[in-house]
Amino acid sequence: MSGDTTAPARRRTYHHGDLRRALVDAAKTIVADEGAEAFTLREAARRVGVNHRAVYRHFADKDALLAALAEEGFQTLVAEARAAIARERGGDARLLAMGRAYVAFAAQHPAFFRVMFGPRLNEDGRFPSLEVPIGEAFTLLETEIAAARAERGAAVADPEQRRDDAIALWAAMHGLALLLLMRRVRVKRPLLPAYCDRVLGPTVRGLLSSAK
Amino acid sequence: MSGDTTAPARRRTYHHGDLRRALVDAAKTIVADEGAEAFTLREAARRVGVNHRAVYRHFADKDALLAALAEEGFQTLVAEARAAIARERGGDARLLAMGRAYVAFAAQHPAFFRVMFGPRLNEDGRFPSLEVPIGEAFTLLETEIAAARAERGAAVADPEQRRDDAIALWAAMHGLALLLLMRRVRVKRPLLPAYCDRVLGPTVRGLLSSAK
DNA sequence: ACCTGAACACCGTTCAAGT
DNA sequence: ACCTGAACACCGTTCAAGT
Repeated sequence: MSGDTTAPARRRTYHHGDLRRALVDAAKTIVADEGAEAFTLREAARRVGVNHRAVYRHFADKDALLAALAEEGFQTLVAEARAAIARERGGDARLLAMGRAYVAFAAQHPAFFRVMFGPRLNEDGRFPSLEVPIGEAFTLLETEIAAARAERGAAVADPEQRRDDAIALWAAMHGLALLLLMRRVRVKRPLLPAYCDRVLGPTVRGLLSSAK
Repeated sequence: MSGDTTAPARRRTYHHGDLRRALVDAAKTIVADEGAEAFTLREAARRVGVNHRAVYRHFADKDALLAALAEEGFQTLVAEARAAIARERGGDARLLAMGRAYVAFAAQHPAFFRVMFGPRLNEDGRFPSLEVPIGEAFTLLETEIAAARAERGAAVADPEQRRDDAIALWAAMHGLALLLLMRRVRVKRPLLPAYCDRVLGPTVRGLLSSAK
């Protein structure tokens, strides 16, 4: 209803003006409300009031729509991790804050998180745009770990060491997130940040103590 | 062909004598050969040469068949972890061996591993038998970590600390396994054990150093 | 007790049109 | 350029039989 007078009957073209956007949003809603399995192309099309075949004008197939979803998810995840880090001073505090943000995202959007990591979405290198936010996240990890180690007066790590360290922390965060989603661990929401610190603490300590 | 003379025409009852077993095996083969998505009830039935409806005589639904699969997977995983541990002396060496075994299992049976952990298989507590091998694995983790810490003269940890420690190591192993399956990390097969040690090293060190 | 057959309500995807 | 409609080959699951 905004701009009703300035651009009156502009929307009459055919349907949405941005069906692509509408489909991604619908897919997000379905996943959030009904779970990852409930998402189908036909249901997404139904929700935006369009023939299911119209989807193919904007996405090559079902996986392409899922990839678009995942891409936005990774962007959000990185943004939240950055924000969490920015609130902290001190290397280890920043690393733990990143872990809390990662796990909190998974806990708040469990089905969405599963879509992002669940299907073998980009194993074959389709959807290269997915790599952008993931690469950013990885660089963020590397940088923060290196900074935390430098803070402790450690020697500068070589690139391979930096990669391995980033993988170590990513693995710990990711594994913890999944164990929580699988309910292998149950933690009440308000206790979650403290729990993350307890569980990720050893890994962070190990990463920084190897700095001797 | 064993026992051909002692029990000649015994198998003529109707079909398999053990259709359940045959279905689980067929499902395993499908998953291993064609991937987790390729598995369908109808395809499994087809492979054992039976009407797809016959499956329902042995499994309540598709998830029940998947659960049977997963259960055997967890049993194998625990057995391999135990065997790997048994070959090592020294607490940290045993923890790292467990990590290598866990990751090696995932690398050798990627699709199987995804079935075991992928669908929200036992979130709701259906299939309680699944909890048996998983519980064993968790106890193994707890025990080995506690032993490694005791070896270093650490005080005995309280139950909550033991649980948190086990989760920390499980998360690290599981996360690493998944990052490898997603090809977020690429490691050539012969280098995998050494890579596991490098990546899980910080977590193991962190767990044991907190023992002060 | 164990298996079959036809049927139902769903999929993703293709082909050939409609505006 | 963008969307529709009918059709195809698949699902999991239910109902009602067959041996």
